[in-house]
Amino acid sequence: MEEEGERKEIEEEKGKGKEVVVVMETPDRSKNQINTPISKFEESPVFSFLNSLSPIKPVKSVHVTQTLNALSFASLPSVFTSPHASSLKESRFLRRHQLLDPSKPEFSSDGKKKIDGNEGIMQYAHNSSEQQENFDPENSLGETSVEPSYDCSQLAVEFVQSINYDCNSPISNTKTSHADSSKGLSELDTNAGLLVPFSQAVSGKGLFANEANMEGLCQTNQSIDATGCDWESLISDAADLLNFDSPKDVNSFKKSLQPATGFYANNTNNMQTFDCIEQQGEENDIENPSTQPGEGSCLTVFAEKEGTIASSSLNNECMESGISEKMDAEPISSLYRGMRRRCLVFEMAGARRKHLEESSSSVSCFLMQSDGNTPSTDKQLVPLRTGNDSSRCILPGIGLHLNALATTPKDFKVVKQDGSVPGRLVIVPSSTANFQSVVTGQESLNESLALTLMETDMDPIENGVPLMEDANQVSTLMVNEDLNQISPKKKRHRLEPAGEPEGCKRCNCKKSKCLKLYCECFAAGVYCVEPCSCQECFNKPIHEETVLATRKQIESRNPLAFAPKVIRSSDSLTEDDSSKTPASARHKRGCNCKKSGCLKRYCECYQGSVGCSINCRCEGCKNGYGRKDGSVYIGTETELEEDETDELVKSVKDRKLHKTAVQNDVEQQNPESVPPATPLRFGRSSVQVPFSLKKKPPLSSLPSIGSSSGLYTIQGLAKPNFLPPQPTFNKQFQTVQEDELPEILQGNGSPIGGIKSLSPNSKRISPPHCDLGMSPGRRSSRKLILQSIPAFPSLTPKH
DNA sequence: GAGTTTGAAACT
DNA sequence: CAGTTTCAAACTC
Repeated sequence: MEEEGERKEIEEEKGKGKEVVVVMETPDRSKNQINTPISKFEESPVFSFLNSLSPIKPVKSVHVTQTLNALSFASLPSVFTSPHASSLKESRFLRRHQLLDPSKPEFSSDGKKKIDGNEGIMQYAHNSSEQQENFDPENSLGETSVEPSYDCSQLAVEFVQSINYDCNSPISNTKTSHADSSKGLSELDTNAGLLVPFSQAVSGKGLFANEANMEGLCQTNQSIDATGCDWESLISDAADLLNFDSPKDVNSFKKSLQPATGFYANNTNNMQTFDCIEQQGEENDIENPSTQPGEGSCLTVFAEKEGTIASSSLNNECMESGISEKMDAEPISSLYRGMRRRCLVFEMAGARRKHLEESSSSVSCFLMQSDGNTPSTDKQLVPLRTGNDSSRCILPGIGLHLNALATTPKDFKVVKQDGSVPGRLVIVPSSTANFQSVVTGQESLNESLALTLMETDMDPIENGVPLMEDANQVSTLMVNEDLNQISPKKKRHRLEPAGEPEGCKRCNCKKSKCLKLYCECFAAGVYCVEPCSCQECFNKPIHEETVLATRKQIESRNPLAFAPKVIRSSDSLTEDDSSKTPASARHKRGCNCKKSGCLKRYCECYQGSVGCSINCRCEGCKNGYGRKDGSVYIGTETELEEDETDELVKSVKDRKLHKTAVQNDVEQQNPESVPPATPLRFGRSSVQVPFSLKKKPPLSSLPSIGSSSGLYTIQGLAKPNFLPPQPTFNKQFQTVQEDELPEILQGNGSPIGGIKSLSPNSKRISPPHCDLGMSPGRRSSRKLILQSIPAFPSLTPKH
């Protein structure tokens, strides 16, 4: 079906001529994706010329199915089932499959799958533009061990050949020679804009190391110009989509990355990578013990580019070859793209899925980022920690909070769903069980997703498929995406929380063997990597069983142990609230600070860039993100005035509450929030205004916990230093988090949550919230989602 | 980089 | 559930 649709579009485009512009707005994302690249391509003179020569042929549809089978992609998780999402996914898969299609001799070298140049390019380009690139810091830098990229050359050659062959494809058709093709591609990229700039930015050299195999092409063919690099970029984009199943891939990655070692290039947009736990990884690890610990681990990281989700459906193998090749040539780019992350896979024992799942999982893994707001500006190179971190650190921006991050992704994965299997891995952090249960709600979710997609124009994948890393993220997505608005680009940046990318976690455990929650890596659900300074570490793929067993044990004690600590709420104030905080979040359990005043990272709330809530038992709370009492702490100065501020805040909150009365229901309700409202403005002006205006969450972005941080978006956030707290009121915020599921259970039922909602339970969303809460900027799409989503009360009030 | 502080996690 | 201990991150110097 999709293919047909694509064909039609393509044909139409042809008929229209070069100018066919893909309509971003089109509800159907898949089409857009496909079309877009094409259209861009068409615009190029070369294309036009070619076009005149021969009609463009639509991509082959037939192969797809077979390929799929061959590839054994797992059916998309129900989660993704949403029409849009599914469509996209499928389309992508298909395409990839085609590329992979074993039938083609050209590609098969080593039995590896190869990508069809044409399609691959198209997709990649497209993807690249839309999607964020995945970055696997881990793989990239982390390990020294490198596998020879022997394949690279071959791949490159093959790839080139393939390209030639593919000339039939619309794009390729036009071009006869590699060089030509490369140019065309380059043009496309350029058109796409995203990729090229990015790539360039990344490598001053102009190399774009996209993950893709393409790299080899460039190298291989001297004839290829720098533009060729673009090619690569395109490919790389595709690569991003791909998941690496095998550890080898990872290794290759690393190698390639190593050169780059100093930094990751961020996608132009802030890429945030999420670590997703992939079953695949596990498999790989298992299968290939040789793989080094950590690397092999299953995680696939998806870096999202600006909001777009990259699907990683491709087979790892392909990626490997491509990557390895690229790596050599272009380390950096590769980083972005398909990076894998080592995430611990907390699978249930036994249940491992293979490619199918992987593919699916990969998809699911995507997060959506929402930052629409975030300035995408950047194509920045992000300095990564050199090498080592890479493996983990995916995104520079994300917060630390491990749990959050790590967990989040997991959560989402869960969604992936296969839900059927209880054991699935799922990354779902602790609450996996919950999530699973939730899965059932997928349909609803899907729908919701679809809606959102429609509205937002988001990539289906992003929206639906990918899951949010954390609830937080999810929530964020929801919220933020709105923000994104329909921007054609859709790129989203993630912010890096100030400090570290979420992905990157390093520990320094000495006695815990990295098997306790003390260990950030373990807590985050990732394996320890080179950057870690831990001693006697058992948190490595080699000790997978031990890790899983320990994890289970811990979860048995506390099901939420691995759940994100910070729950994001979409809180929002009422509409006008635009001013208010964008998204707020709360720490699941609350902190217990006594001396730090919740002004240092000792405080989990602060660390998570969230305000303290009722759940907190802290003393002398001065949390800049929001004090326990609900007031915002404005700075030391304000401390004196706390009372006043608090009052103001409260009043504001109240206001919000009124507006969002509904939300309240959902929310756990904090007594505080309840109080009658006072004029928002009042409060705002006085206090938080800054935030509100900005709408950004205070810091959420930060490192904190993961997901949230990423979500938050805001690049700017960076730091925790405070930030003005948002006006948000804890209570008011509604959060949707998975983590809290248990707590959340209250939740309403609506499953909608869409992705996020992995489980209906998990997410808390207050309906009103969504609606009202969204800052004006955000808007509709998200709102819809939110509405659909069951509201959860924000954290359960603790007393 | 070593030492101290801090608060979560783990244990009792 | 409360109190204590252990632990490692965060912080300071």
